Amino acid sequence: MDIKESLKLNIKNALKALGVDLDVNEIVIEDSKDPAHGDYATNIALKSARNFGKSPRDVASLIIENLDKASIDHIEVAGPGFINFFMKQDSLTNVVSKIIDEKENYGRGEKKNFKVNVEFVSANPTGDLHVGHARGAAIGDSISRILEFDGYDVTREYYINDAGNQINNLAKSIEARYKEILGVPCEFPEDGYHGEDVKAVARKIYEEVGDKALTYENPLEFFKERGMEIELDKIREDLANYRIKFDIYSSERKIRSNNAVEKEIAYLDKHIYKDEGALVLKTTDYLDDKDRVIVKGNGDYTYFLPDIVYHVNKLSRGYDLLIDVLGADHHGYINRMKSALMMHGYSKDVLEIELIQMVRMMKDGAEFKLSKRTGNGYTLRELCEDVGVDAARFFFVTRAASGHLDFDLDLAVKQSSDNPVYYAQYAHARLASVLESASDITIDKLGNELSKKSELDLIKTLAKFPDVVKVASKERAPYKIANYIHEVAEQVHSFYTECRVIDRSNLSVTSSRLGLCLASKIVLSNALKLLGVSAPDHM
RNA sequence: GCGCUAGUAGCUCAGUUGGAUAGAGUACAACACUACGAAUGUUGGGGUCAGGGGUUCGAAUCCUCUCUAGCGCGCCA
Repeated sequence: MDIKESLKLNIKNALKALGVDLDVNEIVIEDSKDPAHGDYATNIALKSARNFGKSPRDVASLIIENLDKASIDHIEVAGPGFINFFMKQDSLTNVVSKIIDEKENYGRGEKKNFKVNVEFVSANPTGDLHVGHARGAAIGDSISRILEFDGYDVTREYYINDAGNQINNLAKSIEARYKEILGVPCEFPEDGYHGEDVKAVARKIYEEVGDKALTYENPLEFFKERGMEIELDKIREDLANYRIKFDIYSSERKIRSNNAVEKEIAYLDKHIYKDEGALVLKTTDYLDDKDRVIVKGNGDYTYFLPDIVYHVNKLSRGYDLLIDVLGADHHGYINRMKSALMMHGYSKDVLEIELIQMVRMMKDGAEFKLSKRTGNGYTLRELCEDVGVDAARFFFVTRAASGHLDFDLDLAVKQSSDNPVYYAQYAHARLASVLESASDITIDKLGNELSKKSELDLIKTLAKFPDVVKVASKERAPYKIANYIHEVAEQVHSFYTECRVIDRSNLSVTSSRLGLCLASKIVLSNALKLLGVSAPDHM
């Protein structure tokens, strides 16, 4: 158990002895910002003063009398009633051996036996992934990694809209480009895809089958199937390069098969009414502020209906929670879908939607929109080529998903201190380098000789990691990991400057500091892994 | 017009769910290596927390109104 958790339990027991029963989660232990306030602090006396009918300071004194002080050096009451804890040194340094023993499992949460399905990217296979997808991809994958590490069973899922109009437009666009190659006159479809990538697909098909495609029984069908395969292969490849692997690719067509949509209409019957020939779902009975058309007057389905089928399908596969990572322009969609799921008897909480705000790519102080290659949007592939996967993934998750993000391309390519990725990776490489040059010295895991301020500060930060993981997991907030990484890196550099690690005339201090180096390296590596960013030993 | 999200240092953003003197990075200024990676560290200035009102021991945080920005409000997806 980490230090904060045991303090919380300690306080809980003290309160219980005083006749007040509180949940552990209601007790907040803060890291003191000011060393004069000790190592940790709590405001519990202020919060529970009402229960006692006494002044907060008096309550604080009462609590202190009932605490188990085994790991505590001394305790102070301060200000309006804060309790400040000054820990015994060994209760801090114990963390070092814990980290070294647990290695890549340090910070891992307990098994929850709780199945989560995280759906993200889900871009239509009609072209290359662009930077808009890149942020959602980085955040979706990091959330998945964090949840997994925290003990959830996570499935990453990609939904392929292969039944809609866009796919037909893709087929027509490819056909037009293909005819272009053959010199057959044709008109480019009105809603077609004009990008260079579609031309490339047509060229690829031409290389594969020559001029025979037009003689096929159903050329358009062929262009559709083959085109989609090619597009999907590209997407998979881009994602793999971006260190993302989906467990499941779900096809809309497959989900629609066996009359699933018609069955869904029958199932929802009592929530459906007719309006001017259209079928409308009465979502206002639940959370929505407006009823939604699910079948148009001409008999076509709106996108919403198969989407309901898809979400019900996911839930029927046994997930306890669905998380959709979507662009912020989908926020109107949330209550709509939750309402539909509630019609199936699910709680509104089985679906959680993480909205990702827009990204602006910035270069030379101005917005950078266009791909130099295709003339369309700046693609994920180009981004990775330009700034590297590490920088791309790290930059996308450094800010809360709900906020707009300005991605500074100039900064991301800089291999210098002001680039936060290099700052963190450099810290890791430095530690690796020190450990390497002292590989003949035995490492002391117990941290016996650690007493300098920068050493103890670093230890306290390392001790927080399991807690940071829990919070990041609970809030689906990868940026908290990113902030934490920066904090660790900062203290590693600070420690490194204040304390010379290798001193062959003083092996006992050296081996303790090597232990701290190793522990720090492990934590940095574990944290970076949660963001899909590499932790190199050499740079 | 209604709804969602946001407004914190010159810029990009945190702020542990209502707590102690509002913090980082960046930019700016000054200092520090004959040493384990200076891709670093230390120090400094910089704030009407968009604005008004309210709730209480205590508000950047909760309530309310106003202003500003982005996005939604389709028988589009």
